[in-house]
Amino acid sequence: MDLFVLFKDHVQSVIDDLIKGDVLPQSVLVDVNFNAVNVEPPRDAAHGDLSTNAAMVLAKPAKMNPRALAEQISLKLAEIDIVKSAEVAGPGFINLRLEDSYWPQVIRDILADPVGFGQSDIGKDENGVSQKLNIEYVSANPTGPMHVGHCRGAVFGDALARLLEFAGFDVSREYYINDAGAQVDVLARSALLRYREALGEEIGEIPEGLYPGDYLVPLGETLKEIYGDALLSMEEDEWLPLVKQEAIEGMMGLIREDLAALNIHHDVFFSEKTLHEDQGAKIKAAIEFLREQGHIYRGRLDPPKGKLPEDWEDREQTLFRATDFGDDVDRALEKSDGSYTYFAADIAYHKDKYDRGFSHQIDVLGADHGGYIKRLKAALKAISAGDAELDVRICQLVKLLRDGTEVKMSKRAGTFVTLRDVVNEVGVDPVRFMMLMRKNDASLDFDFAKVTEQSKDNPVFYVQYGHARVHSIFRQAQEVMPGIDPASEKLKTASLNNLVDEGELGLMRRLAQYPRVIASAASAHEPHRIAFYLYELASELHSFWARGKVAPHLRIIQEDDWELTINRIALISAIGAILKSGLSILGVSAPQEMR
RNA sequence: GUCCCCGUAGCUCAGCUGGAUAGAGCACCAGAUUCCUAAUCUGGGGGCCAGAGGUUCGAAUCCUCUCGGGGACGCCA
Repeated sequence: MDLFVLFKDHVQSVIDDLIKGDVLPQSVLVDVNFNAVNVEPPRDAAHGDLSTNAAMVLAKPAKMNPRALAEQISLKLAEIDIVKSAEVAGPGFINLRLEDSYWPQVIRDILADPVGFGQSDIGKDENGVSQKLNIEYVSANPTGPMHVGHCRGAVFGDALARLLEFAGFDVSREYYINDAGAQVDVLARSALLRYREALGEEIGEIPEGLYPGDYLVPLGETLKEIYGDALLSMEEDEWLPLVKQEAIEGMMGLIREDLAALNIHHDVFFSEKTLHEDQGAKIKAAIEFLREQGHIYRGRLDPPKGKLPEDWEDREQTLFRATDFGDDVDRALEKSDGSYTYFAADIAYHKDKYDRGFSHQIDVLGADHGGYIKRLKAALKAISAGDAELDVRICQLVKLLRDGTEVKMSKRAGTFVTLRDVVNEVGVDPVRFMMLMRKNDASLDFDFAKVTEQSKDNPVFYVQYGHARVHSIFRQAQEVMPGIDPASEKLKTASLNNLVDEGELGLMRRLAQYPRVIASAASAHEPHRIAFYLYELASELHSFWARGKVAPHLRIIQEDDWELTINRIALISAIGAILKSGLSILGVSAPQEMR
C-alpha cells in the first residue's frame, strides 16, 4: 500500500465534498488538471509527514485565496483517523502529521509480503492485467567479445527490465543481432584467416580492415573441425555464408557468456538477417504498409551540412516521410545498390515487435546513436498509427580511470578493455551498482580503485553492509536471547509498541516511501533512483545502529526487554527485506555476512 | 550550419516530472567504540544552481537566446 497514493485519494474525495458543498465551484472539475495535485513527503521533515499542494493548484481556477482554501481542505483532512494534525503553511501547503501509532503498519505490511511490498500496478491496465512491454538492450555487433562500453547499456537495460517487471509490466527482454551488414562479412573474412592458420598456414600480420583479435583463433579451429580443408577450394561467395554463419554463432556465444557473467539474460535474440530473407520480404512488407498510408515517396535529399561525403551523389530515391512525425529530415530506405538501409530494416523490426503485441517499447542505445532517436520514434508512430509508444534511452560514455588517470582505449593498439576483464577484476555487484549510481544520460567515471575499495566510500558495500548488518543482528540476538527467531511467523504478530525514537520513526517513514520510489522510477524509466533510495535507507540504518553505541537503550537487542527486542527485530527485518528487494531490482546480491 | 545530451559546493554527483531555507559522498577540520561487525557514526565550514531574459502564486526544474563541454548529422551498423 502506497501511503502517498492513499492520501491523494483522500485529498480527491475532500475536493469532491467541497464541490458538493458548493465551497468550490463545479467549474474546477473541467478547469483543473488534477494530475498537478500531489501528495509527497516534504523536503524538510520538520514540516510533517505528508504535504499536499492541492489548495494552490485549485485556488486560481476556483477564484479563491489559496490559504483560505487550504484551511477548508485541512479541516476535512484532519478528520481522518490516522491524521494527528493538519496545518496550513507557506503560500498554501497543507502539512499533515500522522499518529505515531500509524507508522508500525508499514512494518506489518512489509513482513506480510516482503517480496511483494512496493510492487506497483502502473504496468497494469484497468482490468489489472499486466501490459506487454518490450525492452531492447545491448544489441552489440556480433563481431567480438563485449567491451566496457557495452557494459553500461547492458546493466541499465537489465535493471530497467527488472524494475518494470516489479512495477507490473509483462516484460520481454530482447537483443537485436546485427548479423546482416558488411561488418559480419568482415568478421567472416577474418575468421577464414584464422581457419587457414588452424590448418597450419603462416598468416603473418592481420591485414588492415580485418579483425585482429585472438578471440577468433578458437573459431578457426572450429571451422577446421567442421569443414576440414574443404573451404580452401571454394570461391568466396561459396564459403562466405558458411563461415559467416559459424562466426556469428561463435561470437554470439561469447557475448552470451559475457552477459551471463553480468547476470543478464535475454528472452529473445532477434536476427536482423531474417528481415532480409526472401529478397527482404519483411522489410518490403513494412515499406508497403507505410506506402499505403501515404508515408513513402520518391524524392531527393539535400546533402548533409558540415561535412560533405566524398562520394555524394544527388539522386532520386525512396524516402520515408519522417518529417510528418517529428523528425528533421525524411529518411532514405534504399542504398544506391538497391539494398535496404539499416533504418529500413529497423522499421521492419519495430513493426515486427508491434505486431507481436508490444505497444510499449523501449530501446536502450549508446551515446553515438543520439541522432537516431527521432527517426525511430517517427517510424513507430507511423507504423502503429500513433498507437504504440517508444522510449529511447541513451547511455552516455563511461570513462575508465585507473589511479586517477584515464584509460584510453584503442582497438588498433590492442588496449581495449573487455567487459570480462572488468567483471573479473572488480566483481559483478560493484560493476552493476556503479553503473546504476548515475543517471543514464550523464557520462560516468569508473575508477577501478574506488570501485574495488571495500569501505563506506564505496556505495555498493555501504548498502550491502546494511543488509549484512541486519542479519548480523539476527545472529547476535539468537545467541544472547535464545528463543528469539527472526525467521519466525511470530514476528509478524509483534506488538510493535514503543518504537517511538526519532530514529525508529524516521526509518519507518523511509520504508513507507519505497512504493512511491518504485512507481516514480518505473514511470520515469530511471532505475538509478532505486540506488539512491537504498543508499539513504542504509545510511539511516547505520546511523540508528551507531546511536546504540552511545545510548545503550537504543540498541536493537535489549536482553531485559523481550517485547522491545522483538519489535526492533521486526523493524530491522523489514529494512532488510526492502534492501534486498531494491538490490534485487538492481541485480545486486544482498549478502547476509561480510567479513 | 542543424539536432540531441550535459553545465548544481574544491572534486564526483542527487534533486522525487513546477514547491517551502538547494542536498549527499569525497576532500578538509573537530569528535565518538569496555557490550548488536569502526566495511560504522556525530558535528563544522563551504553555493551568483554557467549567464541573460521570459512564463506564474512559486523556477535548479518549463520556454527563448548566449557561453562552455560531449555526441550525431544521405547509402556505416
